[in-house]
Amino acid sequence: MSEKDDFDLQLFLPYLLNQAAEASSLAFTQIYKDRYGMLRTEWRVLFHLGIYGTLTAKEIGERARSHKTKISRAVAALEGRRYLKRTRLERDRRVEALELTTLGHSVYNELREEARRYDQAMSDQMTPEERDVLTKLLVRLSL
Amino acid sequence: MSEKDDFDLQLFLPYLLNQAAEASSLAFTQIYKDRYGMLRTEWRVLFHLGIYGTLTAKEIGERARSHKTKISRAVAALEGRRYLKRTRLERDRRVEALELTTLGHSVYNELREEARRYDQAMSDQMTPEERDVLTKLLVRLSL
DNA sequence: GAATATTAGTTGATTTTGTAACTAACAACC
DNA sequence: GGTTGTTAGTTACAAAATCAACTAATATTC
Repeated sequence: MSEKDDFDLQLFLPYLLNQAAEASSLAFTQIYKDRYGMLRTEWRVLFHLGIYGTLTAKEIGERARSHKTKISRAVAALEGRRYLKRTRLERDRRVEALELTTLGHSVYNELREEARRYDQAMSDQMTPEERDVLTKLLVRLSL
Repeated sequence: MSEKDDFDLQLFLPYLLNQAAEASSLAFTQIYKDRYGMLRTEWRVLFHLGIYGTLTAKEIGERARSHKTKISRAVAALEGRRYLKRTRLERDRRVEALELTTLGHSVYNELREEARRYDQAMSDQMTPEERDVLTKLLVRLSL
């Protein structure tokens, strides 16, 4: 390489964001994976239902920006573990209402506390102002 | 759900980072995928070699924090397209030096300019100060 | 210097994801 | 009220990522 190349890959935002996302998810992944044998989309579905109560697969997919096949499989897996139950809607029998079982709710509660601790530990690495800027920009970039 | 749940998934950093990373990579992915038929690890390897000149598969894996099988397959694919060439090292014949061909370099140059434009467009969505804070924090979180 | 351990890189089997085609239910149109 | 179009969700197949086992070369140890 005779020509000097001043492009800094480490600072290229899509790359940097991916690296940060991957690194920052690592330890949390271990928790839901090792402790509950869940996949990424599965804990996301679990959290959506834990937080919002009852949702349809489509609604979860829209909120989480995930494809319906991913959601479908995650729902099937969570149902198999008895973490959620489905109820077909009378007014439109294509749709099913999803909600957590008691078991699913207790798993969610545990994971949510882990998530709270985890997020707190990350926030402790920065000032409150920095955390605000970070959140604001990430939300903006997510749109 | 009788109990109110105040956990905000959208603000949970690992989740938010993933959403931002995914959204911000989307359009760039289209470029290297549709225009050059490359995969994520492939453009990363291409960029590493374009920037640093000559590297071994192991070195790329360390810098990009990717597993050696991913790198191995990406290198094979890039070699197949004549974007890079390998040279076994005399001093240690397990290792091979990787470097871009002329063709690989011209593809890299094009993609690098796309990346520059892309990053600029993202930076235009924030103030220079915000961009600095964002970069600093993402680098910190990547460790 | 022969036996054992490490290391760089590849290959194959399994798991997970992505894409596209499908079914079933509903809606709109004529 | 039958044809056409749309929507929610599933299934089947292809592409890709992960993990374990492997080969070949070098290092280490006795």
